[in-house]
Amino acid sequence: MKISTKGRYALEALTYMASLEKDTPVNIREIADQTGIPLKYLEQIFFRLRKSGILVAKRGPSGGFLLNPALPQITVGDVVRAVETDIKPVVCLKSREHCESGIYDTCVTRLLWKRISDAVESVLDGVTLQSLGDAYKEKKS
Amino acid sequence: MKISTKGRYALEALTYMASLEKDTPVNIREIADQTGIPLKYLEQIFFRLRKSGILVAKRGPSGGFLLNPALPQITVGDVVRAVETDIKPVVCLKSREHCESGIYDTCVTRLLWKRISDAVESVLDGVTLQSLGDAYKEKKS
DNA sequence: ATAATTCCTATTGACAATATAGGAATTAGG
DNA sequence: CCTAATTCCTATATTGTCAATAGGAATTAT
Ligand code: FES
Ligand code: FES
Repeated sequence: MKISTKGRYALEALTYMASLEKDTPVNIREIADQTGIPLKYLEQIFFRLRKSGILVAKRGPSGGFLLNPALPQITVGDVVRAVETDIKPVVCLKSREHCESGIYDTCVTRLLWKRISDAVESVLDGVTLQSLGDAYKEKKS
Repeated sequence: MKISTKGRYALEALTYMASLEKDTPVNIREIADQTGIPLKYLEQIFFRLRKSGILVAKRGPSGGFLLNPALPQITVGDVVRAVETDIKPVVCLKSREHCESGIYDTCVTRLLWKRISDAVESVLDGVTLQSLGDAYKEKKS
């Protein structure tokens, strides 16, 4: 079981942003520098985050990214689902069609993976970016 | 997040074995045939399972593998830990030394990964092989 | 002896994750 | 306008891990 760097990077970057509590756009280069995430890779990640509505972008000089103010409570689950390609630990959980082994109906392990998946998502959905940002600010001070 | 085939295969194979409730060795080729798992790959997996004490092997003609009778309650967690290289979703959870980014002490996301990891292991440790085997037998009949 | 089995390691192959690259589109400010 | 700063978007290269194959050694029942 691995959490991909996409998910980790996204969360670290957004945590940093949340800790700033700014209402003006934050330059992505600053974020990359502060977090050590490769700039061009972070661009791709932010691209997805914007498409999914978590971030709002402003282009041009003094532009940057902003946590979408219309979403007062962004959860870690929102973020991870936006950037991770598959959040489900086994493909069979996506749908019956995704099961490659043709034993879907008699499969006894799928239920187990489902329980694991639910447990993970329940943690993810229970933590907000704001709380992470606050904790970050606290530690820095 | 992905569960590797090692973990899945191990569980499917052992579930099949548990459903047989035999006290004589089961031929690994039979298991490979019944489950569709590549034989030589399954050998590697069983090798690990034996080294970790979950399986007992008997070599030579009419040999095979047997669920270790000295372990009355094998859990799914035991199995997955035996075959999976890293069960922790991020390396930082293994130990402070494993964190590559030198921000261990101020890292606020690690706690989140820890909660996820705990949630997963709690599910894994709560399901026994026996229960899976019983369910399998039930479905087959 | 022989054949059937597990034992163990090495190597290859396939694929996804990671990262880099390059230019297009947009916009603030002079 | 013009320029520079920024995000936007896609394509490509690189890397690394997982999955699978291979081959022979050790063991043992008959
Ligand atoms: S193998 Fe697909 S549902 Fe179990
Ligand atoms: S990055 Fe290693 S502890 Fe958070």
